[in-house]
Amino acid sequence: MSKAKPNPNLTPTPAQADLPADLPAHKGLVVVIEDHQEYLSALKRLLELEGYACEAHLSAESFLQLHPPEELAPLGPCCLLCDVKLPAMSGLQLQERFADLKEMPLILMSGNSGVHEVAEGFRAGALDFLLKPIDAEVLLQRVSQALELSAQRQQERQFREGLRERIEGMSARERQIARRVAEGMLNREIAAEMHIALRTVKLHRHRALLKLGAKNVPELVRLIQIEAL
Amino acid sequence: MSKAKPNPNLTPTPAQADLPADLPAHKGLVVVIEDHQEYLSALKRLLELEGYACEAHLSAESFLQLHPPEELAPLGPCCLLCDVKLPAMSGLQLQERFADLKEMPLILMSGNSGVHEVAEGFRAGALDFLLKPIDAEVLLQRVSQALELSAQRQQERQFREGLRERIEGMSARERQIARRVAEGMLNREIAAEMHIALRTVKLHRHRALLKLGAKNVPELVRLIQIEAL
DNA sequence: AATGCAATCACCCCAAGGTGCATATCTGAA
DNA sequence: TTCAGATATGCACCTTGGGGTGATTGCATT
Repeated sequence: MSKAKPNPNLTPTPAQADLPADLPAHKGLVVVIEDHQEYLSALKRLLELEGYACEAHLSAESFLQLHPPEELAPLGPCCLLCDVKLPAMSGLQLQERFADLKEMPLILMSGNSGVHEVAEGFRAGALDFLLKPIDAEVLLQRVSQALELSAQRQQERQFREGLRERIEGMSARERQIARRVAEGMLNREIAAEMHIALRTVKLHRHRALLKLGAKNVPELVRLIQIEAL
Repeated sequence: MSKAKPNPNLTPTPAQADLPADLPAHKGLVVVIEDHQEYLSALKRLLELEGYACEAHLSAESFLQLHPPEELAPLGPCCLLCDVKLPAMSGLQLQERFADLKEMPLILMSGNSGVHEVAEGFRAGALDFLLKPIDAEVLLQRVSQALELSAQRQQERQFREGLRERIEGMSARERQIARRVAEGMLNREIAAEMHIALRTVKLHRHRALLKLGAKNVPELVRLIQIEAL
């Protein structure tokens, strides 16, 4: 499913010697959407000079086409750098599409936005709203920050996904008992509440620990805690 | 230290019959800072009509004078509603003073701000930036949201303070052993690592549970977890 | 029908946790 | 000095957790 070559024509990828060449990006991927061809190119050059992978688009549609629904393979930290004023679909609209996709922070740009647009951008959850002319230092600082956020959220999600998998690998009984154990109930109490023999509780408890990969009860407590959000 | 009458002259307080009159505010306190007397009064009326307590100031200095350093007694949810353009000290500068005071969210207002100011306001951590003319519905919605945030953060902090107190009420040994227990170590292992008899570990462990108010190990794990941020 | 898995339970054993009782040292506060 | 609290330890007893062996039942897939 996932592309072996993530950026076939847009990103030459510096191809540093000490890292495998097919890694998506060394310092992260920046998706830039900007309808001015020249400015777009300039941004791309700047970002690539800094060691970022950069995917350039002239429109939001072009971007959505490459990353269709929300099946963005989480291949390393990435962020959106996007002009607010775009043909057909604005940056704000784009943000709505990815509202749930917190792993791809949005940085908005604009040269002639009104105060309302700026406020709207922030309310919509943009990490920042850069006003043209944009200072290169500031831009890079924000991008770096956005990628850091992205990496952090991806890591978080991946952990949760792994945890979720482990939990779904448990049987219903095991889940019930694991929850009660994490709540501090004694085996005896659990057995009474569930009308089950003590030995059975112990068995499920044991398997729950195994399947969750928890070496002891405190670890199980932490996992269940995290799972419960 | 804390004032028995929180709003002596500024807030008449609706004095509803079903609640003690000396409560700070039923729905929360909104501190408004606005240099236009008329607008300030209008805001105050609006907010009080909605059941909020309202403290009105014509300048940031006036506000800081009433709430000197950061000794804001956390008497219920409160937020700042503040014009960006103020004599002497702007809303943004004010925000810097209270950057650590997350329990008092800031809503900025302005009628003639530029895009840069709006962006700066958001970057500074303002919850929102309302542009005049301000719609009453929108304002009340934001205030409600801000107070909810404030209440949540205060509750969180109070819990942490209580927890901190309990932890500081423990002896050094008790803390060390509680931490190790929460990490999943066995009494025997703890005893070995600390060059202590097993019996001693059990004692400290017991007292730790007592002083933390934890009924069982999972509860202790959660408390230690929270304490560790 | 056969196989596999989840769930259930009994009996037994050992390890670990929880407590009461008794004792002892050390340090800082009254 | 005396007293309180922290720290430390030993002994004994009971509870609880962990795990092995073996067996049964029900459901679903093969």
